[in-house]
Amino acid sequence: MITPAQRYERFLTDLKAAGVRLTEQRKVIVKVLAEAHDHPNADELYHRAYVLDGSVSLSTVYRTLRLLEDHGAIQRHDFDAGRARFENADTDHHDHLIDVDTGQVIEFRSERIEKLQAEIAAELGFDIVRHKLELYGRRRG
Amino acid sequence: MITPAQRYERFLTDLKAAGVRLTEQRKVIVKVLAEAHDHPNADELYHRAYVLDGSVSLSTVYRTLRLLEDHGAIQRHDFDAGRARFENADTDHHDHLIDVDTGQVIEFRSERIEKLQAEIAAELGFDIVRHKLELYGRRRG
DNA sequence: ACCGATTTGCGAATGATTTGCAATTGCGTT
DNA sequence: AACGCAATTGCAAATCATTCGCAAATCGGT
Ligand SMILES: [Mn+2]
Ligand SMILES: [Mn+2]
Ligand SMILES: [Zn+2]
Ligand SMILES: [Zn+2]
Repeated sequence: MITPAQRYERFLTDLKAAGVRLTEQRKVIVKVLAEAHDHPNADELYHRAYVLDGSVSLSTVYRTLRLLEDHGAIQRHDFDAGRARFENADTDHHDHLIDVDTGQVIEFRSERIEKLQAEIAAELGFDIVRHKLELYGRRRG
Repeated sequence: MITPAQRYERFLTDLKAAGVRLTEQRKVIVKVLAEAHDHPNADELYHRAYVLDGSVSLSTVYRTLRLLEDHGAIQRHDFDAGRARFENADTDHHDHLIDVDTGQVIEFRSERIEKLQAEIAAELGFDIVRHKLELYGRRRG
């Protein structure tokens, strides 16, 4: 079980190893990402970071998100078109179930589905590079 | 095997039945959608419609797309973030495999994957309202 | 502490989509 | 077939998320 603090340290270590300059703003944004348990968008990340350090701007949040994505440190999602959502990429691959009533995002992983996807692609003569599986559902009740 | 002409007629019939005013522009846009074999975006639809009738504007294309989507006549996809793509909704449900090198969109359907998704949602206490499955792959060779 | 390359905040630019408004048009009614 | 008015249109301006230009600030190796 990795803690947010450990995740934060790993973020910084990896970035430093990659020769990325560790500015105050980047450290704050990375900390916010390391502590996020949800799938925040750029604006939400900006607000959380701004509380910790008023010198963070929305532009830098966007630039840092792009940087981290390019380094494979975070992953970008487009659940609802219009606003991208982010999460750190150090966890195992998983897909998402979105509660259409509350917007809550639930993570899951199915080996069978992962395998089936590869089989389908193979039948069509393709190798999967990446995939997107999102279930939009309503709580039973 | 439904023909584009038949699809076009059905579009018009359904819209008329729903009390939608059949303007020249809407008829042209609907015709273009009925004849599309790919997954065009708003701008592509606009150009194809404009050739048939120079009185069609991009605004009306957008307004008509929204109208048709609200009526369940077409479906919107967000393969690449930024530009929505559309296809008529009278065909059976299917998912998409996108060739990352060419952008080509290949349709497929897997009963097993459809069923697995429902099972996973059920395990989590949900009923699926809709889902999005996109495979991004590279041709084997 | 120094210094140059990198990064930042700001505001302006972007690109897709939406919207306000005056002019046009579909279509039910004479 | 002409009438009348609410719905629809084209155009330009507005939106919204994201990117970009640039001068000022800062990181990090020396
Ligand atoms: Mn997740
Ligand atoms: Mn399709
Ligand atoms: Zn998956
Ligand atoms: Zn499906």
